[in-house]
Amino acid sequence: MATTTAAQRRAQARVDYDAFLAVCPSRQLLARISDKWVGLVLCALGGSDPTMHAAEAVEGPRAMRYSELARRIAGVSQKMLTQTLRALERDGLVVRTVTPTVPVTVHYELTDLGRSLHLVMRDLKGWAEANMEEVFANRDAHDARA
Amino acid sequence: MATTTAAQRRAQARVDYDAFLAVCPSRQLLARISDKWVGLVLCALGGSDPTMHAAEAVEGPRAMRYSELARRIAGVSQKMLTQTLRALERDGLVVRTVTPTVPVTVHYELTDLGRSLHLVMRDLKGWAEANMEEVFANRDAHDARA
DNA sequence: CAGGATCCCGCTAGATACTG
DNA sequence: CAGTATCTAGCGGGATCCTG
Repeated sequence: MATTTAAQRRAQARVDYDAFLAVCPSRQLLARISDKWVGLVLCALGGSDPTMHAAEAVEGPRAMRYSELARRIAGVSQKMLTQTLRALERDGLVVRTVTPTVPVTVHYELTDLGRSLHLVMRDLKGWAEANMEEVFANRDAHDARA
Repeated sequence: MATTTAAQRRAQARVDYDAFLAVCPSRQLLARISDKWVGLVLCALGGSDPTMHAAEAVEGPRAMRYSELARRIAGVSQKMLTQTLRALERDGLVVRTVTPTVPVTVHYELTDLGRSLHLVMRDLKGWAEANMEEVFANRDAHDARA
């Protein structure tokens, strides 16, 4: 095949790239944290509604059912929600509790580790809320000059 | 058309979804921060090498040239690097300085706003480094039971 | 040297339908 | 209720070529 060379070069490049990433495990953690939905799930289970960033410290971490989470986050597909929850469970950030009632009941809850991460995320969210206006002002100013 | 109904429902759903996202600007900030390369660029310009998370506090924020950044991050394509830098500049997180020498010289540097974000990111990175082992242990244990 | 333009692949997220 | 399975489109992101 004529494209073999190109394909192989690509594959090799890919391997090198992945290897580079693999040497620094913090990248993987960063990737996990940076996930689009992880932050939202964390906020939901942590008791801070991302859409209501005013009085969020009132309610502490709590267990939530699957459908509760789905409603709270509102915009996530059940596929992504399940996927995110599974990943978080795998990393020991949430616990999944199945209660074998007639229609099965499943609860999700933050672990201690998950709660500690939630605190850090809160700070990040705090920064975002505090500096939102400035960022948007900069953005508008920049776009206006374009 | 027979599919109009379905298509319209989709379009409407899409609008609702976007509207929901739009009402909470913190989501947009979160998205910006969650970007794959933003964190790395921030770390690079902030003086903390993501691959060397041990003694990072020694060097403070500094200006870097485009090619310097490209080498430091090593794995980013110039497209993504440029794209990321432009986005950060737009949001007022970095400043881009062009020095019209014979081969043009361009420096990138954190703004005050960028530095403040960098501090928060550092905490996040700190959490990741501190809890990496526990997360990976959980992950292995979970995979083992599978 | 810094970056714009273009092409194109792969993966991921979302929609839909089915199950225990 | 709480998922699983499958299909597909869209786009993130890389390679390549070109410019000032």
